[in-house]
Parts: sequence; C-alpha cells; structure tokens
Amino acid sequence: MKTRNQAKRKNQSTGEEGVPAHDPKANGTLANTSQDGVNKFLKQAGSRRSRGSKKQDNHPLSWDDADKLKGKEKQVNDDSYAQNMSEVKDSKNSSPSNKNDGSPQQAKSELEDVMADSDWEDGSNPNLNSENNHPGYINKDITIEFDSSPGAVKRKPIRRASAEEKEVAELVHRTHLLCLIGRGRLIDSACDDPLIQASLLSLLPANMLKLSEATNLTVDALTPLVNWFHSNFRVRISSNERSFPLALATALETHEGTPEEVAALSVALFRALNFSTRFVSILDAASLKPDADRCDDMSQGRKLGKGVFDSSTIMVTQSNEASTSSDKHTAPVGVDQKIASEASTKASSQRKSKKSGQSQSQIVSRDTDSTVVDQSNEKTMDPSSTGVKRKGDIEFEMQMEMALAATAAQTLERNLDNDVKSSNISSSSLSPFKRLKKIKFEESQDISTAVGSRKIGAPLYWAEVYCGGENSTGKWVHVDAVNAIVDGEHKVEAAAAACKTNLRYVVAFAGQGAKDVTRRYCAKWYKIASHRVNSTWWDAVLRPLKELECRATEGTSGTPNNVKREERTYLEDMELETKALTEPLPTNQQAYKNHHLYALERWLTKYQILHPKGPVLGFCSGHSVYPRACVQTLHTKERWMREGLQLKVNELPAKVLKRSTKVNKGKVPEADEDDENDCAGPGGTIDLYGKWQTEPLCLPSAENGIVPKNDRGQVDVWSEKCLPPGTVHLGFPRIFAIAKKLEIDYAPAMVGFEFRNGRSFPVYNGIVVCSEFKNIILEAYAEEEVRRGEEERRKNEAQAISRWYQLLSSIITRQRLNNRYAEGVSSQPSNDIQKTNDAFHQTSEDVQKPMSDEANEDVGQPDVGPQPLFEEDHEHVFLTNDPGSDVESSVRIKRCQCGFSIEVEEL
DNA sequence: CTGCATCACAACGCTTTGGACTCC
DNA sequence: CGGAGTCCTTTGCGTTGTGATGCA
Repeated sequence: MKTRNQAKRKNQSTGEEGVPAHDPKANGTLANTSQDGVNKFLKQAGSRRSRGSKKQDNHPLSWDDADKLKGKEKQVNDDSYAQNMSEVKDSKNSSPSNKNDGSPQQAKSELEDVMADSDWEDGSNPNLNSENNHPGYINKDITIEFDSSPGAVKRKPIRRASAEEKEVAELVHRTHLLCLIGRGRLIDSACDDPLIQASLLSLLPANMLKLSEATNLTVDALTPLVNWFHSNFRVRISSNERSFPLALATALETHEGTPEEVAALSVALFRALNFSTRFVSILDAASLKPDADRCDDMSQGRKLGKGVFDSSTIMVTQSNEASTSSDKHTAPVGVDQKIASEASTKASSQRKSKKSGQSQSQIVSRDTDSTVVDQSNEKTMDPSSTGVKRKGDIEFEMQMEMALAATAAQTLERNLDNDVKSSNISSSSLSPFKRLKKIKFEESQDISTAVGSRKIGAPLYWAEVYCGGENSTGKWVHVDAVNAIVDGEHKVEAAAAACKTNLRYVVAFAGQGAKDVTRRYCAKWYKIASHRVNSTWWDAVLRPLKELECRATEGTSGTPNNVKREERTYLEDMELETKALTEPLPTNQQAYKNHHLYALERWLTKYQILHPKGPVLGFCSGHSVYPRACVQTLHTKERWMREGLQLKVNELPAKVLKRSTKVNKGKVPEADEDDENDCAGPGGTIDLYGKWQTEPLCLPSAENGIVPKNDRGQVDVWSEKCLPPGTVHLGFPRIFAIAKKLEIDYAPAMVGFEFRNGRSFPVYNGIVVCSEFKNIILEAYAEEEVRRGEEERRKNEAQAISRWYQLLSSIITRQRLNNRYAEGVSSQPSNDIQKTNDAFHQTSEDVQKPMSDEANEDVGQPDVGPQPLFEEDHEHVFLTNDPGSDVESSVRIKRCQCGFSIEVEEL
C-alpha cells in the first residue's frame, strides 16, 4: 500500500534532485512533466481521500498534509493510486530509452496517453504552468493548495469505523470484561481470607463487635462501623505491583491501600462480622465502539497514565500542604480527599487493566516531562469544561496549577502520601478544584462540567451488605467505605458520570460468583444500553457465576432476618427488574429511538408499527409515548413463511409500502412512472403483515409417499417448521441419486440463497422425502458412500501412482538423453545413471507396493537388487494374468519387469 | 454554553430461483 | 442434438448509526 506520503517522497526524488540518478537521460522538462503527473495523482488521491464529502474541492491539500495524514488514510483507494504511480514512473523511466529520442513533447504525449486511461479531471494550475518553464523550478519543494475560498466550509473528513474494527473493539471489550470479572473474583476470594478477617476483627472496638450478633441489620447500625473503618483505613496513591492477597495484607498492616484494597478490606470486615457481603466493582472496560477510547483520551487526557494522574494528585496535595486540619470525620471532606487520591490509584489500576485491553499503542507511557503537555492539551481540547459563568476561569486556574504542579512532580512525590494522609482540610483552604468539587459533591448529583471533565475520583469499588432490617423484606445496602457513604446507591451514577466513568457494568462478587447489579445504580438505562455488550453473551457469561454468587450469599450464616435466604435472590431480582421497568420518560425525542421501554411513533422504522396503539404513557415534545412492547415488526407473507408462519385468512395488510423502483426490471421506466400514482397493482406495492395476523404454517402433508412441492418443484427448507408434515429433510450431498435409484419421490431442499455477481442463486442442501423412506434411504446412502469412498481412494491412489510414474520416467528420460547426447561433451561416468536407476527402481517399487502387494510377489521381482532398468532398446514385457486388475471396473494394470506399468481398460 | 432537532452521509444489510457458451 | 459443465461478473437500494450543524 502506498500512502500519499510515499507519493511525496517520490515527488521529491524527482523534484529535489532534479534528475534522478537512475535515469540520467531525463531532462528537466520531462521531470516536470512527470511531476505534473504526480501532482495530478496527488490531486486525485486528495479527492478520493475525502470520499463522501461533497465539499472535497475545498479541502486544502499540501505535501505537509500528506505527512500529517500518514497512516490515517485507509480509505484512499491506494491500489489504483499505487498502480497509477507506477505507471507514471514506468513511463518516465522507459520513454527516453525506448522509442523516444528524448523529445519532451513526445514524452509528454506518451505520458498523457497513460494519463488518459485514468480518470483524470482536466484542470490546470496556472502558477504551476507558468513556473514550469523556469529551469530552476524543479528544485523547489512543492506545496499545492487547492482553491479554498475564505468563506468555504472546511469539513473534517468523516472517518467511520468499519465492521472489522467494530468487531475487534467488541472482542477487546469482551476480553476486558472477562479480565475484570476475573479480577473481581480474585479480590472477592481474598476478602474471604480468615487471617485477614480475624486481624480486622481484632482491630475493631469491642462495642462494634456486638454488631455481629445483631438481628436485622440496619443502615443506621452500619454507619458507625463504616465511619470507624473510614477513619482507620486510608487510600494510598500508588499501588504496589504485587499479588492481591499480599497487597491486601500489607494494606491491612499499614492501614492504607488502593481504593480497591480498602474496599476489599471493608468487605472482609463485614464478612468477618457475619454480614452477607458482596464486593462490588464498576467494570470500566474498554469501549465497545472503536476509537471511543482514543477520542476520550485525546479530549480528556484520561486513562493515559502517569502524567495525568500524578499531576492531578499533586494538585490536590499541594493544596493540602496549605491546609489545616479539621474534623476528620466529616464525610464530604473525606469523600473529597478520597476521591482525589482514589483517582490516582484508579489510574494505576486502569493502566494495569488496560494492558489487556484495547489500543495498547495509544497508551503511551509518558514521563513527567510530558505532563505539562498533557495538561495543556486537556485544557485546550476540552473547552466545554466550564460552568455557569466563571467556571472557565476556575478551571483555567486549576489547570494552570496542575501544570505547575506537574513540573515539580518528581520532587514532591515523596511527600504525597503524608499530605494525603493529613486529609482534614477546612473548606476555606481548599483549592478551587477541591472547593468546586466539594460543593458539587455536596449537592450530590449532576456534576458535569469543570472538574467533571476529568475522569478521576469515580467510585469504582464498594461493598453491598445485606440488611435484613431495611424495608420489610431486607435489602442489599450500598456501603462505600472508601468514601464513608452508606446507602448511597443513588449517588453512584452521578458521581461516576461526573468523573466521566462509564457506569455500564456494576458487578457484585461473592463466593467466587458474580451478579450484574447495574440496574440498582443506573437510573437511565437507555443511556448505557448501547454501550453494553450483547446481553445474550453477557448473560451466558454470568449465568454460572450468578449461581455461585447466589449460593454464597444465601448460604452464609448472615444476619438473621425475617426473610428466608432463598427468597433473597428472588426479591433482589424482582427489585432490579422493577427498576428496569419503571424508568422515567426521557425528555428528549432521540432517547426514544432505541429505548427499551418506550417508543415514539415517529421513530419507528418502515417495517414497524404500533399494535395495539396504546396505552399512551405520556408525551414528549407533543408526541405520544407508547410502550415499546406495542412496537411490532412487520414482514411480507413470504418472510413469515420462513418463520414457519402463515397468514390467517382474510387478513388485510397492516401496512402497504410502495415498491422500490429497482423492481421495475423492464426498460420502460416511463410507463411505470405513469402508473406510480395508481400503483395499487400487486407489482407496485409490498404488503406487510404483523405477527398477530399469522398462525402456524399449515402445509399440505405428504400422502402416498409423495412429497408436496412448491411451484418450482422443490421444498423451501428455511427451518424445520417449513417441512410439510410427514416429510424429513436429509441434508446430505449426492443423496438425491439414491432416492432416484430407489425410485422414491423426493424434492430438492432449498435452504437459502447465495448472492453472487449481483444476482442471487438458490442454495440446495440434500432432499426432502417422506419420513417412511428415511431409514431406507439413509442405509442405502451409507452403503453408497462407503463404496464411493473406496472408489475415490482407489482413484486417488491410481492417480498418485500415475503421477509418480510420470515424474520418474521424465527423470529417466532426461538421464537417458543426457547419456546419449551429452556423452561427447561430458565425460561424466555413468555412475549417475546407475544411481538414478537404482533410485527409480526403489521408488517405483515403493510406490507400486501399496497398490497390490500380491502383484509384486507374482511378478517375482522382489529383492532382485539394483540392476539397470532401462536399456536403450528395452522392450516392455507385460505379464499376463496380472492380478492387479480391477474386475469391477475392468481396469487392468500391466507391468513390465523394469517397473513400468500401464493402466488399460478392457472393453 | 448546552442540549436538542435535524441534516447528511457512510456503512451495512437485504435482495432472492441466469444464461451463453463449450465440450462430449 | 442434447445434456452437462463452465464461465461470466462482481448490485444497488433502504436502513441505520453517527458526526455536523444550527437553533433555542
């Protein structure tokens, strides 16, 4: 594949050097001509490059652009381009030395001939032409600017992901999910470590130990415990590259760890207290859509690793340096601090997880020097990150601070841990970032702008504790020990959204199992649905894990409550399902396009209809909102037939579509146009029916061994449902011959269509016969196949022998010719011949053997030893009564003692 | 500035039952 | 003469998803 960049180089090789070294005859004018051609090609490539954009003429294109665009231009029709390029090159190189006398005009005309074959647009660049005549011109580098009038709209070429890229992205997404599930299970099992649990219990104040005896645990009872934990365990900035159980032990020992470790410790503590507890994690997998991550990275500078996170952390800690201590247990401040530090650790964990994920090449490990650049990029690339009025200023200030801090990252890094530990900050001393964040967080939801543009501080890990005392039936309560939040499930979505974390999968882990509890934390499912993987796959992955999880949470001797443990799962499933079915109506129309619950009539596709048309659940911009369940897919009669359904009698089409013009195959379009208005005819419309208008297919059944066929004399086997009663589909090749031979009635089974050469062809697979003949035919088929296989094998062997014979005899013939005619030239002794003969003798024997061992014995030439097989006047003598004959096919193989054999057929 | 509605367009899915010619 | 085999040639429209743009 040649890129435009290569084109540039090519151009330079002719242009900068003036006369290419490999073509001394080329003069300046010829080079100019060539260059002209190259320019034209570039122009062509440029126009192809911006494929699809009608405003391509306005697209500025220069050599420099070519460099920038290197590697990005997959959509250029490179092959034809490369071909054209080589044509230019060839003509340039060959013309002077061939028929040309070097005359520039002739060369040019020849080139033009070449050019004429390609789809050039005639056009000239006056500047180029005028300067072309200048002798020194060719030494200049060329920049071509296509006329881009000042007012012209510059449109970014749209780069869309191909199906392949989408597939890759999905595979990466799935793989990443599996990795994250694996990680979750790992952490979950680490939380079950009895040593860890015992150690945590030993740290717990005596008054809290009583909690384990409490019946019907409540949120209120949990709160002091969570506060105690929060005040005793802190979030560390960097993670250790160690095995998780080890890291967890260290975290326990040092009372600080990554958010993941701290959350895991909290889970371990709750489990130690005999609470039914899950470790919950947001699986922030690589995007399901190609390039989404890259865009995010570019615009937000997130996920990229060290630089960004270091600097953001530093920013916080710097402000901490200036802070004084205050109430340690004030949750919002704690949250604030934790969020910031959590972000850093999340970064490292993301870095880790990303290793198994998508676009590794995009994850550039950056040193601290580049951090400033990152920050400035972040600033420039996310101009939207400003708030009501002065948010922009605040953010600018903040980012400036971050940038400055980043430069000092190395020296300050050592101090970070301590700084973060002293997390008690009075709100008056907070940096703008923190102040804003704090205010926002206290307001709880809807953090969307300035600070939110950074994907940091998102809650990623927490616990769910089953509280039997909550509600009448008990419930799973969200416990975020990292941020000291109890029962804050409604805050998670907003907090995650504020930090640009995709809350697509929230998975609860317990007992080596896992359960998707995203519904509990997600109010606007329609927003995440399209970012989630195919639910069939996801459900299949989780099914076994869900059972494990279910067994674990039901089986643990948890808090006693008034609900049987077996019912917990059921109740939770109901809760999640209820939540799924009671989403509020979106306020914008577009949300209804693919909404799983609601639909607007205007967003229905051609093949959809509302049936029944009601009830109206509400209104959006004046449009009635209907339940999605009312949306029915329509099909043609034939299409329903494929599904094994047929129309009920006297059903009128639910919808009638005008047939597209292409159906009018005849070359009289005008006549069709005339008929357009009254296209009530069957050819002019397509009748569509809904499923409610159909009933199970009722085909005529087979009678007297006769298969009912359609008007083409076949049976369309779209599925088993399409088989006439009393018939079976035998999808084996060549089976029709058996049925024919046995004189059993059959019909070819058409199983689909293959689209080839712009036309579709029916694809057949076996036959349809009456059920009573199934066994007879199959038995006969099996016998026939054995026979056929045997015959095939024989044929193959015979062919192999024949080919070996041809090969070897050609070698011998060659040797003989050498022997006879090259004697005078070469005095090579005849050893070679002898060798060859030996070789042949051996080989031919080996080859013949498998065919008929008895034959060889009968021939009586075993172990005769090497002897010259071919004498010049050797005449083949074939033995009679050679048993190597095939009685059935009357084929005989005649052999000579020299090894020669020939296949003859007796008539 | 933000969110929404609409436009534009690239990608993709669905379409759906040959015929002329040569060789044996 | 007829049957079997081979080769020809490589759609195009509608739908959908998504980026761009304009407006409130």
